[in-house]
Amino acid sequence: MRPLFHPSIDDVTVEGILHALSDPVRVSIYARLAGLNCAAACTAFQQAGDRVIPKSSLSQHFRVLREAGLVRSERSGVEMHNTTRCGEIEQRFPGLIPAILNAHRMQAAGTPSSRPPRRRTATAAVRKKAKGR
Amino acid sequence: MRPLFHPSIDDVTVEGILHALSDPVRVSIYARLAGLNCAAACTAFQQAGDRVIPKSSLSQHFRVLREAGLVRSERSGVEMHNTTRCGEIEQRFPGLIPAILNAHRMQAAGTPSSRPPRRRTATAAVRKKAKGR
DNA sequence: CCCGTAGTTCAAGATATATGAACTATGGAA
DNA sequence: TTCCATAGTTCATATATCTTGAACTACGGG
Repeated sequence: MRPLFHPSIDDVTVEGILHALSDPVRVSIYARLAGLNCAAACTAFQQAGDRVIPKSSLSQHFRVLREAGLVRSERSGVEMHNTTRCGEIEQRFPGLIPAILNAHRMQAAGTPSSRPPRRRTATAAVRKKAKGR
Repeated sequence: MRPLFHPSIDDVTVEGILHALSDPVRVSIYARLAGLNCAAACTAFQQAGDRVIPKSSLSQHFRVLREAGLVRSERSGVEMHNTTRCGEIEQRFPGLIPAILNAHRMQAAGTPSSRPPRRRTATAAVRKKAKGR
């Protein structure tokens, strides 16, 4: 098993962060992790809302978060200790993470459970409709 | 030609915004557009740094920005008037766009021209190397 | 009516993502 | 030590998204 790769904070890019957090599963994992003040195992995030994330997918999501520089994962016995790298990132890109998490909270607050959790925008649906033209 | 689709501000999602701005070409287009206080045609962005963006790609990038709710595009004669929807988005997700643009500026400032404009992170390169193991 | 400019749409190849199945690593029990 | 359970990773492949040349649409002028 390859040792886990963590980029140096200087190699962390805005694009990488935005890409990592542009996935609803990942941003919710990250938000939960940031809310904690301690490490958490991957298994703690197998349940996202109502959906169950397969563990291979979870593993990939953590890899993306890790390689974007957002989280640090260290093995501790049989499980993994995941922690955010908030401090480092706050220093490199002040205000970025708080703004994203805040926006995420606002969006979650404005979605009581009515609209289904769309990925990204209504675009996909629009295009699907448009096909029958 | 289909009329251009612009989502209502209420349908704009954080994920959509982050996804749209997680591409180096798009974020630089958006940053330039936000810096202007007037509309600009797509052609104004054919040159990104040193690279020339094919017009079909440019068109797709604008579509992504548009459908994420970041820009508004209106035909004006033979060309397109593109403007940001900063105001609306600021109201829906206060501080999000400024934080991203600020982070983008900081990153650009810290990259005199030394490191090549990597997409996202060093991940791709890492994986490429790892293949020959 | 024809041409040039600006942009969109289409199609196909390249890339990335999701996930079941197989594998690795660790710790505890027999 | 060997076996087992738990927690993750890696691999393979199906699916989806992205990129871009070529063809097309829309508008304005001559």
